[in-house]
Amino acid sequence: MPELPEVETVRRSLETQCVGSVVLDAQLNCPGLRWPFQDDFLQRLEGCRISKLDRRGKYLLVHLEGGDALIVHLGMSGTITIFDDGPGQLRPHDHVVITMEDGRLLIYNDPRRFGSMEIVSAGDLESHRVIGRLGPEPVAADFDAFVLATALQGRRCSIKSALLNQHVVAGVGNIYACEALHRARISPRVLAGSLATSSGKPTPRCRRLAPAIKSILLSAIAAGGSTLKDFAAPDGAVGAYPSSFRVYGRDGLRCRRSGCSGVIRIFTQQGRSTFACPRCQRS
DNA sequence: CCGCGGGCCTGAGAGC
DNA sequence: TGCTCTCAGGCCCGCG
Repeated sequence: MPELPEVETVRRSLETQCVGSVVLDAQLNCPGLRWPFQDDFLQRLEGCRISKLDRRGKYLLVHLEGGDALIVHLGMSGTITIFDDGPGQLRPHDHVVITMEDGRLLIYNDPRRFGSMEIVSAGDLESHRVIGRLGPEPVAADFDAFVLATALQGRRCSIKSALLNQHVVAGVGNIYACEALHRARISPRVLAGSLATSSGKPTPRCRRLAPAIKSILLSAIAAGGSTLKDFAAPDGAVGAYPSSFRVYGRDGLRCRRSGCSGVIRIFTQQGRSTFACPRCQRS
């Protein structure tokens, strides 16, 4: 579910509501998410004050005073919700329940359990087996056609697959890959390496794609992300970005590019649905 | 190293 | 109504 804009929406909400708060205790209601919880997970969490909220790609980084960081991934169906008062009745799949010193509850719910939580030393984040290998951050100020070209160089998969590869660009998922390729007028099927460089410079397509990725993601963040079914910010707000979709979920509908009379088509690439306009995304 | 296909889970919706 | 089937925003793993 959550791609970069949704995780950033969660990060901003938690930053406002939780920085400075202290974890009183935590409760685990299943053996693990994608992997079993660490043996010392609760001990390292309880009693810690939350000092900072960062994000890297689709990973939320919750910094704790004392030097640890909690790495959270929401998988396909994970949500974090803050409840102001009382325990009440837990819902199905409320796998991690954190009680703050002020009485608020921070609950991680994840029906499919594709998410993950891990506590590491903050100093080890850069060398972390996953975090340390992520590609460039597409909403960073220095992300441009040169950075993208370097990441795509030599890739022999389709550009759609390359964008979904977190080692190439961090944070792009199926929705925003489709949307960015449409905005840049690039066919999802073209060879990724073919739009890297030409005589040492980023190709014209690469020079369209890099800003397209960035502006799509920034617009989606500004809209609070995309709620398809179950995504919501910790305060319950849903994401408004789906009303801006130009291709995702629009199979059989008219292309929304002005002047284009194409019809959006759906097809499968590496087991994932791709939506594209065959008329304005021809090469 | 790279790319691909299967698997991991539950729930919603379509079709019968 | 209820059953079965397919599909979903992601990523890890083993294989070639």
